[in-house]
Amino acid sequence: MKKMKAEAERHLEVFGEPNEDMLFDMAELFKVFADSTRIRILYAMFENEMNVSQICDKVEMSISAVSHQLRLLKQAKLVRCRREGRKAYYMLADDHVKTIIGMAKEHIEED
Amino acid sequence: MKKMKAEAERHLEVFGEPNEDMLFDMAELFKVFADSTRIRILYAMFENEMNVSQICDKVEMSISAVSHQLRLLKQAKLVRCRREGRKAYYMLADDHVKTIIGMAKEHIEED
DNA sequence: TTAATAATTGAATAGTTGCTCAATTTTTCA
DNA sequence: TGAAAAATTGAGCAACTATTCAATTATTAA
Repeated sequence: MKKMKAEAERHLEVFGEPNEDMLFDMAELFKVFADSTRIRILYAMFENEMNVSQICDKVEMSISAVSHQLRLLKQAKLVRCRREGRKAYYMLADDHVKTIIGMAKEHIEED
Repeated sequence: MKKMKAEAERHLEVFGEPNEDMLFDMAELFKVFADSTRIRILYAMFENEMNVSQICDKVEMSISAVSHQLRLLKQAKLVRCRREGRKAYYMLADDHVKTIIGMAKEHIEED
């Protein structure tokens, strides 16, 4: 009984209910993932960094549309960008991107 | 060199670029997480199953609003529901919910 | 059956978002 | 300098979404 309670409390520590700000930030983060265009853009960077034109070719969208989405992805710190001459190379910011996308894919696949 | 290529391919196998349907489904799944109300509703069920009124009390929203959101969560198979008399008890469908939310929380916290 | 409780559903509205188009910035090269 | 390439930015429109309100269904108790 006591053991169960301690277990529950440890669990609560890891997954404790976040405050309003955190909930808002989490929703904002998921909004960035909540568009198939942006997911395709992220996948374009899974293996190598890519400049904007390369991404456009891969996802078959206009430069403007891709650039707008890249701005959102950068704001969410899901990608970062390196400039080389007049080209801007984008890459994934960290491993969370792949992990979160991987979890979603798993959830969908196991049905 | 060969080793690197094999490594890259194995990686590609796990995180291979999904087709349009999968991308669409992934975006749809993230849309369900992309609302702080729904995240709060999910957190309400983190420890125990809850009926609709209990969830309403916890998240301080109308029964109608909560019921609408529960329908979306159920469609996305993030929650499932058990009926007992005139009450409907909702619970998390599987561990992906906690994992995906946990990853998002981590991403936000490490800044 | 009737009344009450629990929850679901449909319609309407206010707010949000993704794309296009046009204009602009930044950098390179002739 | 001027022109071209690469990318960013702002405005506007069409499509989508979260909530509210009202009506409805389902179950229990009197």
